[in-house]
Amino acid sequence: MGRREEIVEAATDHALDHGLVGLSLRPLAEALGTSDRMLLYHLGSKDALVAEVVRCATARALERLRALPASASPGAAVRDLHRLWEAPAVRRCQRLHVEASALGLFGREPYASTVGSANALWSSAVRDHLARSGVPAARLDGVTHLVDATFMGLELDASFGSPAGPALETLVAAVERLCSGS
Amino acid sequence: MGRREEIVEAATDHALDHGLVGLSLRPLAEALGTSDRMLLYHLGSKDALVAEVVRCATARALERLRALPASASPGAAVRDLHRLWEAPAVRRCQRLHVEASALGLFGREPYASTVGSANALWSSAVRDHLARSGVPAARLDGVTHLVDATFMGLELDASFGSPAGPALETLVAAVERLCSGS
DNA sequence: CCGCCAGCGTAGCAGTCGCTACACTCACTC
DNA sequence: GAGTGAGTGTAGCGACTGCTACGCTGGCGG
Repeated sequence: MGRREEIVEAATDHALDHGLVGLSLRPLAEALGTSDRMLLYHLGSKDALVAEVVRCATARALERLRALPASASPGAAVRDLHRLWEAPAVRRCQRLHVEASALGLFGREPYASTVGSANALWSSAVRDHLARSGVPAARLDGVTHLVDATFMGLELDASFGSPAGPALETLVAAVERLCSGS
Repeated sequence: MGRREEIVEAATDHALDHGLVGLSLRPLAEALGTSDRMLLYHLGSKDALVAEVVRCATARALERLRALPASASPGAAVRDLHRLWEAPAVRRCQRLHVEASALGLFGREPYASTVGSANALWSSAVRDHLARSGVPAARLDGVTHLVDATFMGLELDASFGSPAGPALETLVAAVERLCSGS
C-alpha cells in the first residue's frame, strides 16, 4: 500500500470519528502523525482528500453489503439490511455518507458530485440484495428507493434520540404486504 | 417587529438560499445591509443566531403544515404531505432542517440541540395530520416516523438527481395497505 | 439643558484556514 | 561520485473567522 492509500485510510478513520464538517488539514495531519504539507503533497488539495475519504468510507460499507447473503423474504431483507446498517462499522460509514450528502445539499463541492456516485453504488447494491431476496421486479425500483431513503432519514432522526424501532417495523410490514399481495 | 426579529427573518431568508455550512457573519451582514457588529449586538453570538434561524425556518414550515386540511385517506395524506413538502417555500425550509440535522450528527452545537426540538414539533404536527386523515392509532407512531424519515431521506437523495416518484408511490401504496388491512 | 443609554460604525484583536516557497535528506541511476 | 527525483520539515503568505474595544450619534427623561 502506497503512502497515499495509507493516508486516505487513516484520514477516513479520523473522519469516521469526527465528521467532515470541522475537518481541517493541520489537526488531521497531527492525528495522523504527519504534517499538512504532506497531506497536500500526496493528495493534491483538501477537496481531493475529502473526495477520497468519502469514496473510501463508501467502499468499506459496500464491501459489507455485498457480502450479505440473500434473505428469506422481502420483509426479512429489510430487517437484515437494517441490522447491517446498524453494525457499528457500517453505521459510522453511513453516518459519514449522510453528512456528506447534506453538505452537498446546496451544491457545495466536492461533496455534491462525490456523494452522487457513491450513492449510485450503494443504491444499486441495495437493489441487488432486495432482488436476491424475492422482491418482485415490478416493486424493485420503488422498494429500493424507499428503503434507502428511510434508512438515511432514520440516521438523521437517530442523532437526537428518536428510536428507529417503530418506523422499521412499519417498513418491514409494508414491504411484506407490498411484495406478497398483488 | 423589533430589530432582532427583522434580523432573524432576513438571516433566515439568506440561509434558505445559501445554507448553514458556509454561513459567516460578515457576508451575511453585508447581504442584510448591516454589519457583523450589529448581528452580534442583537443576537449575542453566532450560535444564538444560527439557533434562531433554524427555529424560524421550522416555524415557517410548521405554519403551512398546520394549515393543511385533513386528507381523505391515509394514502392521500401521505401524498398531500409530500405535495406540501415539495412546495418551494416549504421545501427550502426542510432542506435547511436536513442540513442542520446532518450538522448535528456528530454532536456539534448549536445544531444538535436546536434541531432536536425543531424535529419534535414537526414530527408531532405530521402525526396530527395523519391522525386527522384516518391512520389508526395502532399504526400512528410507526407511520409517522416512517413518513418523516422517508421524506428527509428523499430530500438527501434529491440533491443528486434521484427522482422521488418511485419511493413516494411505494410509500403511498404501503401506507394504504397498512391502514386498511388488519 | 444635561446626562444617559440604546443603536450603530470603525478598527482591530488573536486565531485558523488552505496552500506555497524553499531548503534539505536520502536512495537511486548513470 | 555527480546528478536526479521523490519525500519531508520549516516557515510563512494572504484571507478569513468570531468577537471586542472604543467612540460617535440621536432621542429620551430629569
